[in-house]
Amino acid sequence: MRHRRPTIEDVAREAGVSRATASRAMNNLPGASTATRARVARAAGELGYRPDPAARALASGRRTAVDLLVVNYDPDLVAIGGHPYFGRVIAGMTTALDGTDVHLRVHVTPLDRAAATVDSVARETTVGAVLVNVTPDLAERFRRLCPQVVSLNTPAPPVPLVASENTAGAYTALAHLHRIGRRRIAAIHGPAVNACATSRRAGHLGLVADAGLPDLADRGEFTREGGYRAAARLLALHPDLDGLFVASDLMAAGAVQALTAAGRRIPDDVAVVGFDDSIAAICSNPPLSTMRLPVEEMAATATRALLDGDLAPGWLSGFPVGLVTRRSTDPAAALC
Amino acid sequence: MRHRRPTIEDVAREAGVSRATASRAMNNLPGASTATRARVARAAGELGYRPDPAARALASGRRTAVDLLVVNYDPDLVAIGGHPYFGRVIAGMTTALDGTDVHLRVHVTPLDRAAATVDSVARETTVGAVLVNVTPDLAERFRRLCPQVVSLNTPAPPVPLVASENTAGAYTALAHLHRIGRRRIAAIHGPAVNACATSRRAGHLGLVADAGLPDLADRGEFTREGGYRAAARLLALHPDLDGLFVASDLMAAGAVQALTAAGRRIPDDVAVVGFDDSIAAICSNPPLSTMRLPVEEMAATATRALLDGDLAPGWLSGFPVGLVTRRSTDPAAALC
DNA sequence: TTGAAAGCGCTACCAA
DNA sequence: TTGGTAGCGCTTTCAA
Repeated sequence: MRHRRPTIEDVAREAGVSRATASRAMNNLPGASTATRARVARAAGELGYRPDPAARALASGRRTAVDLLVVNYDPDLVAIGGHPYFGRVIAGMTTALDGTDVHLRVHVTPLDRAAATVDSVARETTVGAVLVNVTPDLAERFRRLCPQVVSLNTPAPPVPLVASENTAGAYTALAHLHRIGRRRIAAIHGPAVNACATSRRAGHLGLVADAGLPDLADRGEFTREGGYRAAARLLALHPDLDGLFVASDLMAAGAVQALTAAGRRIPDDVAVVGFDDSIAAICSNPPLSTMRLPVEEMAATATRALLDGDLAPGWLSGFPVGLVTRRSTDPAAALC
Repeated sequence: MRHRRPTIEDVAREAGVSRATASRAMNNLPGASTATRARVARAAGELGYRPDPAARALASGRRTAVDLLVVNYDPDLVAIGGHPYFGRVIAGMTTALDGTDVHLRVHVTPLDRAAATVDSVARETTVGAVLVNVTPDLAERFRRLCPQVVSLNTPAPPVPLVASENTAGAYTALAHLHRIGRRRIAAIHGPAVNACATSRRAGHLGLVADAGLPDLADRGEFTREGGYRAAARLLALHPDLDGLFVASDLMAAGAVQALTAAGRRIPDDVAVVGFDDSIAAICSNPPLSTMRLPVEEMAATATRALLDGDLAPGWLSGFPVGLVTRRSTDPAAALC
């Protein structure tokens, strides 16, 4: 027969103490003699006692979960699995949660069921939630149900936001290409509907204006294929291209493949700068110079804000992005 | 002043019904008139009522969380963020959880605190846990505390296991190189302590024996740098190398960089096969032929086993890995 | 240092 | 279709 899972009552009985004492002993709170603690610990061990988290949370009033909600736009792409940000967001969040007894819950939802997921997560969250890839309207919907929420890199005023300085970052990337002497610089941007893409595009236009360069640009989804195709098109239109800014490393990896396939040497013929400093940047060949997006730090900041509970509508935290130089713009850069 | 968070009691009062009726109405259980449901819903909306998950779990007895526990070996590497498996594991688990009301909790721990984390997760888990990168002794420790547990790709008998057929996969990869005419084939393996690495090494030795090839091999950590350095060493020792099997895509991307830096054309001079079919494979230049590891399916299977509760000591589920051919072995492969 | 007992907020049973 | 109420397993006063 299957035994009922042991409760603290069982432990207390086995140890010959009261429930209260057993609780104190196991949570090493003051008010239990050393001998008692030992007896309780032994009893718990023998019975294989595991406290019920729900009962504990209910009785203590401690809230113990931060939620991460990610909208997965392209199920075919297994976007989450392939998404270079995703793991970094979790790494940052777990860092911030380290040492607390707060857990991280992860929710992934396809776009067509995002509204329902927003509702259920907002209802069930305790400490609060971090939103990734959630559209502004849904983010606001979440905030109305539960104000303890932060959007990561997707502005959705007045939803609290942690964002990288994409416009400045793109400007820096292009200025780098300009500084190393490139004058026929093109850009590959992300989808027009994406806020990050739009900001990076603005940075590009900024340098185009300041340096008096032609505005050579194409677009792609934030995928390798998108980058490959856009690079191929740009090359066909502007064969004398000598610099390329690509608004994501994944696209940049594709662009590098297209450039190589077209016989261009990198960086000698065309210098390339990506964006994100994701795993795609170091797996590319040559490795990509890129703008480092401090995803872990951003996610940690968002999480800490939730833990501190100091989020108000309009709350904002911006992060600078810095240039990382590798072989795709610097022939002298070390490969290892 | 701050109001106390509204409880179901408040909703019931506001709607002029009993707590029981309010509960039935909001959980759309039978036994509440349409009119009552509407009144309750309105009251809940007005008060901004969000049910307390802990109280609900305690009262209903429903257990609602699956845990994912990952040991992060190299904090400097931000291994989780850069770990190509990690996102895919989560993608697979969320797929399996889709449609249930079970949540996914994620725990990441450095190796030096892994034991403590194992204890706390095992104590708090409800449905069960999936273990990634957890050493056999710790996995077994977990199982003794909580038998509802599956190890992913790390054998730790008698802990239930979901694993890929690494030995067969490596053999297939090497057979592919042999079939396309390569005879000076070398291998780059992972760390000797890693079970996957050991199995893949066995596959390599299998083909070496069957095809009568020399056993050319080196090792590296499962990192880009490890692959780069190992390839450079192999090239120095065996300049006539014409095929290379690399036990992970991340290492393979590094190896490709080293080969290119040494002036070798891929695949013309050296054909390369990686392992995993991770994002590293498609970001490499040229893109890598590789053994597809069905991480999502494996994670989903592990999760379903937990949900079904049919795990017994020694439980095992094996997954075949299949060859994916790309430009690093096939000059005719499409790039886009 | 200990025990008794009052809840935590909710669900689910039973009776009306 | 409703309301009353007994718990779920634990923490945390308050007294002893």
